[in-house]
Amino acid sequence: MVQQNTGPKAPVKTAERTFELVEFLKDADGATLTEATDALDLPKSSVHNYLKTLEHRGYVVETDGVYEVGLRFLDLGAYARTNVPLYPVAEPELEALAEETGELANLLVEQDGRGTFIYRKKGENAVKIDSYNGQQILLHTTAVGKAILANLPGERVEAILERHGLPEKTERTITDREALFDELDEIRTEGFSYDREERIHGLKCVATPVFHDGDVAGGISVTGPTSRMSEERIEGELKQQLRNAKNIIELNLSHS
Amino acid sequence: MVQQNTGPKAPVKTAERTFELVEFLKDADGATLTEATDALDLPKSSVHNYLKTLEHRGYVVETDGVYEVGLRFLDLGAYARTNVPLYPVAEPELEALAEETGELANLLVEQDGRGTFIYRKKGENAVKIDSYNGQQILLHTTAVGKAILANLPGERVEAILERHGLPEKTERTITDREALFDELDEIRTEGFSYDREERIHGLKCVATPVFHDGDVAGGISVTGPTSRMSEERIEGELKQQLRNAKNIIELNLSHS
DNA sequence: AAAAGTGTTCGGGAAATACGAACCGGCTCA
DNA sequence: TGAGCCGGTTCGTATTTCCCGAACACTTTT
Repeated sequence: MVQQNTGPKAPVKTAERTFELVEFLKDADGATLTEATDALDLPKSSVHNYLKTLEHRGYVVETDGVYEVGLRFLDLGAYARTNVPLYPVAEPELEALAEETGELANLLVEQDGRGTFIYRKKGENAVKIDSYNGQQILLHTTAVGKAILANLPGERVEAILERHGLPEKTERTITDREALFDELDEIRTEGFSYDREERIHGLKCVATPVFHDGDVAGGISVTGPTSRMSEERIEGELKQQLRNAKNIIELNLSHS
Repeated sequence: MVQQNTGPKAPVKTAERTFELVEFLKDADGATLTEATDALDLPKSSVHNYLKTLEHRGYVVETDGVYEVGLRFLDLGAYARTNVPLYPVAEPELEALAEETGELANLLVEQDGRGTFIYRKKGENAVKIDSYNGQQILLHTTAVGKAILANLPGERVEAILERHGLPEKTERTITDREALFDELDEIRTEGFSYDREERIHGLKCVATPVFHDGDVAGGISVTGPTSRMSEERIEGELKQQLRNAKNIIELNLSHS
């Protein structure tokens, strides 16, 4: 069951290539024209035209022959985030959560089957992983992602699996459909989900979903190094702190 | 002297149309297929293909026939921001500045002649304008923008004016080339710049540039309602607070 | 039940892109 | 100093890809 990825009937190829190029620039952390030419399967001159077009609009910047993702995307991205009603309500609570726990606190929402961390706040002792706001992940690889999946209608979950599959990030990632559904059942009854080094080695998370009008609006979680994330601490303070934050967010969400 | 806008020799039109569509969705705050069709000058079926292609990749989301800018842009945008060395250094100082002043504190960088607010923090009494992170503006319309312009090499300023012109935002916006250059001279000697309702009615700003290795890396500013932004307050506390923040940022920047 | 408004599908013609070759400019190294 | 190299830019042509209108399917309105 690899990703089926049917896609649109008549995709606009040039648009796809455009985004492939930008995504490549991101993954490569900047690249020269020739590097980009090697990566995409296009002649130099074509890639050149793309890059110049994007640069002209501010979606790409060039410094000394190296092309980078431009800040114009931040305009669109931050705008997209303001459209998520959960964001303004949850932000202060996430800050508090990061402060209380000293760890990394996360807010994830689902869109199109992908998970996006729309806000992450590092506490004092937070792990120093590459955890920028806006990062996208696959739902089945994280605690928050599973918290959301567990509370989505069955057919949505099916569609998401169909679309994205269950790729493996570490050897602990859930890659089996049945295993996933079993765990989602548990999560639904317990109200909390866990990530035990399923996405990144050495990292554990606890998460809980956030509801609005009976639907999952997103999820919040706390991430820390395995060494500090003992069963006692999770069961004790962390779950309680998450519950608090969740309650406040849900309350404020229903009043907005 | 309206914008010349020469642009690339061989622009990729499909890529341009793609971004025009996304930018339209942003400006319109979401739109239906037919609305988008009316706005762009394309047949329904073409717009449909674009939208479906973008949706498939997470750059656009559709709910009940309304298309919106997708969160996937946040991934790219926030990533682009992490590439700006000024950002992590300045963020805590901006927070402090917002706290101290109670107003809106801003961090702007220039890229490709455009200004991007890569971080904005609202203080307790901050004006409630639409001031999201990532917002893009034209440099000549803001205090921070002028602070940056004043310290850019002459030919860069020329190129920027050539490219973007001096469009008017309020009746106080500087639209005259000579007037702008005169003001930039003053700013350069004084070390501070001002915006007296030149971009938005009722709003005043004070700003100062931030240097790194002798070049402008960006600028910081404080924005408030005209009523609270008296000459005394600006000359007194605000300039001092800005000077402090600027010094700390420049110090940390040189050590990184 | 008909009509109006949406979104979706289809196929042919035209235009935009892919493509390779040739050109240009800066660097390195002999 | 000059030849060669490496990267970026320009150009013209072949053809892929997109534009486009019309026809279809679906929902909602009256």
